[in-house]
Amino acid sequence: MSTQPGPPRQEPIGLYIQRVAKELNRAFEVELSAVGGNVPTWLILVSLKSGKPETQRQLADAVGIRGATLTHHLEGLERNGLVARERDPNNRRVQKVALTDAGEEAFQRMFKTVVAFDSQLRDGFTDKELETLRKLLGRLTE
Amino acid sequence: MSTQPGPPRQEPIGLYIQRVAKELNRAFEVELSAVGGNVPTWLILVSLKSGKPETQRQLADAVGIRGATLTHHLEGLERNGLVARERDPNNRRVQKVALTDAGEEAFQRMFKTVVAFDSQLRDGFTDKELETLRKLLGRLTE
DNA sequence: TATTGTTATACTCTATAACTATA
DNA sequence: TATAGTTATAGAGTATAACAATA
Repeated sequence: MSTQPGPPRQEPIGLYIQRVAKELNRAFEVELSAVGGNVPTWLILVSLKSGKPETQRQLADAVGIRGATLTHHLEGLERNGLVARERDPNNRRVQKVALTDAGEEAFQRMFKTVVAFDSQLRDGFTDKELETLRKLLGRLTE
Repeated sequence: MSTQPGPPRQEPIGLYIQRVAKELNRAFEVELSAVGGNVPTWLILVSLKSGKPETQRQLADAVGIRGATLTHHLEGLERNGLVARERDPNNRRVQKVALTDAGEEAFQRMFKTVVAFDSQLRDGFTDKELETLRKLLGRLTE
C-alpha cells in the first residue's frame, strides 16, 4: 500500500462536530458549575419550565435519557430541594414533577449563565450565518 | 412577569449543537460496536496510525483526555491484544505504543465503518455546504 | 396486558492525587 | 527538580433488567 497523492484527507465531518461539541460542552459545564449547576440539571429544569412534559416518561424523552436515568437525576434534584414530586390523583401511576421556589431560583441563575454563554458564542456571527449553521446541522440528523 | 411577544426564543446554538452531536455520536457508537469497536478506541487507534504522537502524553493530548485516562484505555487495548507497549531505550520513562497485527485489523474494520458512516453523512450535501459548515463550526471555538 | 415509575446493579468515560522510575 | 507513566480511587452519566403499582 502506497501513500495517496492529492490533498490530505479531511477529518470526517461527524468527528469534527464531536470535537467542537466536546469543547463547547466542557466550557458550558464550567460556566454552569460556577452557579452550582450541571448539564443534566439544566436540561431537566428547562424542560420543566417549558411546561410541556406532563409525565416523567415525556420528560425523559425531552431530555433524551432513559426513565431510570431520569429517576436517578430527579432523586438528586429532590434531595437538593429543587423539585417536588407528587402523584397525579387522576392517574396515580404518574408523578407530577414541579419546580420548588429554590428550583426556580436555581433555574434563573442557570438561565442567566446560559444566555450569557450563548450570546458570547453568537458574537461575531451574523444572524444569517447562524441560520445557515442551524440549517446545515439540522440536515445532518434528518 | 408577562409572556414576551414576538417570535419564539430559539434554542441556544450551543445546546443545539450538543443535541445534534449527541444524536450523531449515538449512531456512530452503534456502527462502531457492530465491528467490535467504540469511540475512545477509535480515537486512540487513529491517532496511533497517524504516527504523530511519540509518547503517551502526546497521545493523550491528541485524543483530548488525561494521561491516567489514557493508561486506563491502553490497558484494555493491550488486554485485548490490539496494542503493545514497550519502553524506549533512549528514554526509559517513555512507553512506545504500537499497533499489533490484530490492532491493525481492528483499525481497518473500524476505518471502513467510519468512512461509510461519514460518506452517508455527507450524502445530500454539496462540497461547498460542508466547507461552510466546517468554517462556521471552526469559528465557534476560536 | 400495557403503562409509569423505581430499585438494584453495573458499565463507560472521565478525573485527581499520590506514587514510581527515570532524567 | 521535572517528566512520563501508573495505581488507587472516585464521581458523573448512562444503561438494562426485574419489579411494584396502577390502569
